[in-house]
Amino acid sequence: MTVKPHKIAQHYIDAGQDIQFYYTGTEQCLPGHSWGPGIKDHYKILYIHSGQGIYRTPRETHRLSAGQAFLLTPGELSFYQADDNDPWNYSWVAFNGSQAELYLRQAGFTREHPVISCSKDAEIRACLNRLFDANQQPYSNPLRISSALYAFLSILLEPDIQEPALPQKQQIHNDYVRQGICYIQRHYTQPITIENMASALGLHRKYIAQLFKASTGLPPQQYLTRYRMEKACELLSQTALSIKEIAFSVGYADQLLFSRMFKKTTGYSPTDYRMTKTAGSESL
DNA sequence: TAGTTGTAATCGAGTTGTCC
DNA sequence: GGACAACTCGATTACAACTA
Repeated sequence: MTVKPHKIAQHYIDAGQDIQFYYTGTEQCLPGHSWGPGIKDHYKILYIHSGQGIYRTPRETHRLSAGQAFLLTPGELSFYQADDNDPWNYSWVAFNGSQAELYLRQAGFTREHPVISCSKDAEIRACLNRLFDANQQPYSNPLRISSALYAFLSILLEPDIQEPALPQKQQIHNDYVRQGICYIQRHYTQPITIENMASALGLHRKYIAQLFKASTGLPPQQYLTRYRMEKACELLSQTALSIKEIAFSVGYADQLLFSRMFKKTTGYSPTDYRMTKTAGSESL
């Protein structure tokens, strides 16, 4: 299937930089529109503004929606496809360079976890527009393009501004803990383990558990569970998604397990919580 | 009535946290 | 870093409520 992209800007910048810009673009896909299976010789990040679709790597298939970004890694077979009923609208940036892998890892992207969540849609749109515009100039300014590309990556590197409302809001002193929190915020929709997180940070799980407890008052696993339940509360009160869909959306493959953990954390079953919230909003 | 959705209980395996 | 208790997770089964 061929779809004419809404806009694509392409300009190869090679100034011996640690990051080299290749191209960028944005597209409202038609239902079922797909790419691949195929490989690329550079990195490509696709950020979903709206809609849904799937992204398949040799290891697994990811069901994705708005607010998520996925990474195509050089040399790795990839396939992605827009949903038949709710096709996605996404933007992409392709690049390469000696430091690309380092920056991507800091943002939470690895081959094992090529998907992250990022709720800064407006910032990303603005940033990609600047990148596109800079590249459209008759005399492209490499520094301006690089600046926009770095800005884009920096947005992904930062944790979401929305701090989780955890019981003990202690100031986070440790960079490792901050990176760990960032990792959780990026990957809570996936079946991650503390072992995964520790290895992504290059630390032993016991050490990161100690740092977490000291800084947040909670061990990493509990922090992850609390964060997932907060997101589930948002989805229950703000959307009409089924319990099963919400369970899947916050990283639980099993809705039964999700219901159990939700009740343990909040004291309510998911259905009761939604009813309570709905009744509360109606009475306002 | 059959199918769907959600909750609850149980069990075994794997993971995590803590102590030493 | 090992050992071990506690916890989490996934699978299974049963049941209730609701709907077409």
